[in-house]
Amino acid sequence: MGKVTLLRKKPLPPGRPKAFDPDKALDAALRVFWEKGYEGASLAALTDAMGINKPSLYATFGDKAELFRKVADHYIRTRTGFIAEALAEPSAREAVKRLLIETAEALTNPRNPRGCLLVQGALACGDESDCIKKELAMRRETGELLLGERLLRAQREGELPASVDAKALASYYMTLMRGMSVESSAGATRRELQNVVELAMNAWPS
Amino acid sequence: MGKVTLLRKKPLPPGRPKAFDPDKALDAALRVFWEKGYEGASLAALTDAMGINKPSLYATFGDKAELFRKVADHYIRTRTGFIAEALAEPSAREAVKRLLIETAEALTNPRNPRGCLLVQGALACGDESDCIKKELAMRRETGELLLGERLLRAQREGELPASVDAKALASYYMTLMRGMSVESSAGATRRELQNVVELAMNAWPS
DNA sequence: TGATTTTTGTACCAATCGGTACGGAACACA
DNA sequence: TGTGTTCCGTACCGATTGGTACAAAAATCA
Repeated sequence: MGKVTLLRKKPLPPGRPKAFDPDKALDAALRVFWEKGYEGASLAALTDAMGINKPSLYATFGDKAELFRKVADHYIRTRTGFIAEALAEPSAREAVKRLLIETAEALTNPRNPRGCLLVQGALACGDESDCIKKELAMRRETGELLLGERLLRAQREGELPASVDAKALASYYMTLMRGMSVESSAGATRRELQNVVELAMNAWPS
Repeated sequence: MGKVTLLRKKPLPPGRPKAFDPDKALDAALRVFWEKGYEGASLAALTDAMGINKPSLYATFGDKAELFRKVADHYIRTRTGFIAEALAEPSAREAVKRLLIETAEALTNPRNPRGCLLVQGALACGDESDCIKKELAMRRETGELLLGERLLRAQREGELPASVDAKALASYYMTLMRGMSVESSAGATRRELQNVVELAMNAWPS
């Protein structure tokens, strides 16, 4: 009879165990980058919020740029789920309206920093942060592609006239969402953003 | 007969004359802040672009924050004149359309950095730059007030129905302009911004 | 218990940050 | 030719930046 190796969920590697939860630390780092942007977030502020010291940070997450990338992944994974949910609405018009409304809610969620990490994380920065800036632009574009696909589908299904430019319509709503992010970062209230959403929906092709 | 003192345009103060043109230097500083934002612009990059050294900078413009304020004034004075011009159109609808179109042009002017200084100058930053962030938000708001006044006038003149919320409409278009600024900063073409403008005008109250 | 492996805290690194002291250079005026 | 005044260039300041070396600590395994 061979020895039976129990499958343990966590094989518990040898060596001293971590004294912190990497996921909690990542979320703490997210808040700092969210509030201060990539350049404005110093390692001191990060380690302070994460409750760890620099060697632990580097061993677990890599350097500042790698940490930011992991934070951006974490942000998309945990804070932007409402986008795909909204786009799953049966009607494209309702999908877009719900997308905008929930964006207004997310941008003014009192439990989170103001604005959108993907917009204000690195909009203008020094040369050495240029790669982060480009990365955020690419990540923002995937959202626009998602919306564009949804509108093309609406066109195939006949909800949207074939005469409208679906890509341009997606670009329009995404541009508005980024403007809402700027407003929110400057302190706009949920009510103000909701008013903007209502007016923006008037541009929906009839 | 008393001695006649000639009124000279420039009294030529005593002491060694400046070896640079403060206005040219201010414009060079503007480009740096415009591209890199307030925090991303180091004094080294600024003095390098301005062609002067730090003591001259401090003697002429004050510290970094004061320099940025003077740069913001310079920006508004020399780069945002089209706003008041557009709003002077006799028809409010034409005024807004022209405002958006010329914004798209200004944001993609190849002779200037991308985006809007008032948006990307300090959208998210470290604590010590928070006052700059608030200042930019206030400066942006004056533009919104200008547009709001123009729309209220249109309401008084009967061009805009009394039922619409003029402030909210101004907020909507300003939000869109800020979104356009973000897009432009990420490399959007003039054509793409023009498409957005066209769709945005569909939201004009009928 | 001892050997191995990994994490932790401290203390440090060179580079850069924003900002300034100071001596000499360049002008107007006498 | 002074003399007063302003500006320029260098060289420097303390603080902070992102990033690391190193040894003690804490766990597993034998």
